[in-house]
Amino acid sequence: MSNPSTSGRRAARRIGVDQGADFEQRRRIILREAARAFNEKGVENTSLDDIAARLNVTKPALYHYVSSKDEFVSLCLAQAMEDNQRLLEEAGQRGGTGLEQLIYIFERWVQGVVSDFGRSIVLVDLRTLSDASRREHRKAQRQLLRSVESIIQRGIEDGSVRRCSPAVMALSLIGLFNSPARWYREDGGLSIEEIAQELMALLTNGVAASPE
Amino acid sequence: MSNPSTSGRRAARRIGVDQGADFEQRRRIILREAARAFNEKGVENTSLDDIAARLNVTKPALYHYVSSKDEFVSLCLAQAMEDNQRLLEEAGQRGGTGLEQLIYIFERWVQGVVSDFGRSIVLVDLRTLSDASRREHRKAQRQLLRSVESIIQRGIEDGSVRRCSPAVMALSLIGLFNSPARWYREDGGLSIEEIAQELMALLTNGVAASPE
DNA sequence: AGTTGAGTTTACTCATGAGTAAGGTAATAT
DNA sequence: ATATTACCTTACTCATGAGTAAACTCAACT
Repeated sequence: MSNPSTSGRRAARRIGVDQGADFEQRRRIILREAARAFNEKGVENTSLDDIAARLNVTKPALYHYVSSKDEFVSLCLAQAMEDNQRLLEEAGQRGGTGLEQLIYIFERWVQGVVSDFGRSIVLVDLRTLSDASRREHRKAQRQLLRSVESIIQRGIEDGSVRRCSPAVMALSLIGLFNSPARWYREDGGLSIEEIAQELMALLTNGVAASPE
Repeated sequence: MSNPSTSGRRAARRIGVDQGADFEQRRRIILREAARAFNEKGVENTSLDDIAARLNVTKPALYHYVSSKDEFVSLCLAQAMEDNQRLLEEAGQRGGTGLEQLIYIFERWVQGVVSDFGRSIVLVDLRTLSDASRREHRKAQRQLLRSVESIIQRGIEDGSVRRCSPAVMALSLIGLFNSPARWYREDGGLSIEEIAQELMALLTNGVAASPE
């Protein structure tokens, strides 16, 4: 009967207080919830009031952690871009043929792209960003694209990848491996592993049956 | 000096009046311009005032042709979905192996997806639609998906397509062939034909160099 | 010349949502 | 116990954009 959350006195509503999280951890909790909201309803259809409600606080509380809606969005994107850049670096350090590196990258890409932050790269409309944030994000995106292109180029040179336009192929592969972000559901009938496997097969061999 | 558009009297500003277009044609002009605006800036960042300004009229004029912003969006999407459905029907009637039908469809898909209405299917966020419109569009989308799945299934059965999950592969191929809508630019260095060719090669054979 | 009506304009209403001001609350340090 | 401070709330401001009301224009028919 003296449970603080059910007593007459209003319960304290502090973000992450039950987890004993410090400022940075609480900020992280907030960003992750924002990313989820953006992914579900789109940035423009998600008000800061919505995000606050999901965290069981009110809007002004959020401004202790993030200075604007634009920052919410760009922090989510930045988080995911960092993960992808790290992945690209790892692949570069491992060595192997171009094709092996592509396989290494895109196997993991599928995992990332269905995570909260990863999804936001695909689902968040960049046109909702401020000019400054958009420029910054596009720059990071272009870097990533160049890395994939150069891996394809290396693959062509070492004979593991067939002749193609690295520019078109890089864009296409990213489009292909981003697509699960749009349709994968945890409660659906398909596992991520299964999806990844199908995509990897498409990447290497296409859909045509191999000639006998 | 007596040019009506430069005289002191305000020039008549009627949509498509110079083309002598009738009501349906004018409606079409308006929808196409709306689609372009949506594709450039996103639905939520495009006000009806923006669309009106592009057509050199004022917002209320638009309401003679379309009853709400939601209708603007769903008419654009419906137009593109009809085109795609027609394409799928054509493919079905042509016969041939499953793989041949996939090739027929996706070669043309690339063309469609970089057109004004085609792009909108990819670039317009469905979450901005009203519940009713979204339901309707999702239904059409699901039908399309089922058609692609069944063609893949047929391809597996006739031996032209290798074993795979038709459900995953259909979603993936649509994601792959939709991707040019996001990055193709008329003024860029890449022609649509070149892009289509690369994508078709990826579709059939993947990126791995064929074994000697 | 006058009437009609489709098509358009100006001038609004109204809802929503980002961001702020100022005051309240509770954990920690003193 | 009291003071401090970080955190949070209530109660706003203000801009934007969808949609409407009512008046205006002009081509076509009479």
